Amino acid sequence: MNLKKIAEIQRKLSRKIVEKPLDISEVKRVAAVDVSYKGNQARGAFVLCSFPSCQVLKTKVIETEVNFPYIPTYFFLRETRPILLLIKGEEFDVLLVEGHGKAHPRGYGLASHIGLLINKPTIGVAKRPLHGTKDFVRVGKAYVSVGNLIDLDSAKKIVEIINENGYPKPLRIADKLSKGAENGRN
DNA sequence: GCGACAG
DNA sequence: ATCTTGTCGC
Repeated sequence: MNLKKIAEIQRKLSRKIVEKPLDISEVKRVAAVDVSYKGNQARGAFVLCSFPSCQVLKTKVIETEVNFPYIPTYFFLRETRPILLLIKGEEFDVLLVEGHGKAHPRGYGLASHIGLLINKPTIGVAKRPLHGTKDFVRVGKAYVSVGNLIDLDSAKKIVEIINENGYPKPLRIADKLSKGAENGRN
């Protein structure tokens, strides 16, 4: 599988993304996922929070192997599987994904892909922007973009509400857990 | 002299 | 992301 074909697939799938306002008042549970690595060993963390109160309702950690390397703008090839395994059977109204959504050279980042696969609202949240991208909004230190079934304004509002010290609280906790912490406070 | 763009 | 040294930038 060469990257040229993958790029074309991304452009094609990006047209299937549904960008529309999300009624915030209907959002009760927000989930977040993050994955860290030790070579090809991936450790993923899932965090479920109430909304808008943002209290942790559940956390989960899984481990699995990844087969694809990290390549900028093709990140979804590496992290899609760990995330799907992580959210399998879980319930939530919106999912925050560590990585970009529409803020991507071909308008199709990891958050877009996950959102399309699970057909649920997703928001891309990253620490740094991809070169030349503009479809994001800054909330604290985070670069927020549309994943699927949401628009940028709705995504911005949600992230602002669960923001904590410049980054979404659920994602911060997921990040710690994926890196081996016994709980979200370490 | 080494310095790429999500993670 | 992870590792790791120096601390800063073309």
